[in-house]
Amino acid sequence: MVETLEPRMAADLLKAFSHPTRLAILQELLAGPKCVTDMEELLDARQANISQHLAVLRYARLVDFAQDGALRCYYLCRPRLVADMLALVGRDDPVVKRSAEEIQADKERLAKALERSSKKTKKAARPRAAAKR
Amino acid sequence: MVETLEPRMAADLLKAFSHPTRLAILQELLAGPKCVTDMEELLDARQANISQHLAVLRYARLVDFAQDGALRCYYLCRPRLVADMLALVGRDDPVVKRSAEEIQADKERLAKALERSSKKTKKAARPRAAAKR
DNA sequence: CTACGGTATTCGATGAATCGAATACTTCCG
DNA sequence: CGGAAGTATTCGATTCATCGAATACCGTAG
Repeated sequence: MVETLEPRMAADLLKAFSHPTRLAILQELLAGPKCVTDMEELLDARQANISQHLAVLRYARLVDFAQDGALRCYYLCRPRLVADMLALVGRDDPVVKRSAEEIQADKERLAKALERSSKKTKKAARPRAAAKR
Repeated sequence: MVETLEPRMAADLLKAFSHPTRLAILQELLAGPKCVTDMEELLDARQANISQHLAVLRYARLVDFAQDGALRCYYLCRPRLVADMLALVGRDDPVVKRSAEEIQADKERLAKALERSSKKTKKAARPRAAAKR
């Protein structure tokens, strides 16, 4: 089962991704390491702002840097994660539209499965949402 | 090339995911359609709040509902996207740590590749960040 | 029609995110 | 040492997100 998702941490990670400038930064870094001034030209944003976003990404452990003399070369420290995330949000999945009947069938399937797997688990079952029409 | 990412839209999509309660809702819906009161028990949140989060998810085209009498059965309208996203934020990728030398080598590789592919593209090349030590 | 269960929306308060401006810090060079 | 280039941090203002409370809405049962 996939029960192990910790919503707090996962949401924090996602928040780090959830900004246009940060996405653009990650996309640039996917091509290779860059320093802040490089990005300043590629994206149009002020240096301070980029540094701020990099701080967020660093805190989320998405990027890290290596000091190279006076400048800092940033790179992705979880490149697979970033690549997969960018691919995921870039692709467009078909949107499914389901009828009330399909949903109903689904709910019943689910209800049955739950009841089957509940050998005295937790509280009593709560009967709800019976089929109508 | 993966040049086609629209950061604004992608960030909006990610923002819809970026909340613990919404992640929990999506996780629940992955198991099957549910109505608001079902969720009210599963997550601990007030009804109004869940409705608010559902509105966000609806706006992001992540969920939709089918009216079933007095109640609304919510379901994922892009189940693959949601499943992949939850899997992605759930898994933990190894964090890579790179030395200054590796980064430097990478930058040079990239610089060379860029220069090779730029047949008079854009502005003049700007020499930057030469190797030191 | 009225009442009620289930759900949505509006409102106001509080806290978080974002940005530019200013400034501090660090490393190299002369 | 002093200055410059590159980058980070702090600050204050503004916008955005989130939540509970209250209330509106809607479909069904009486």
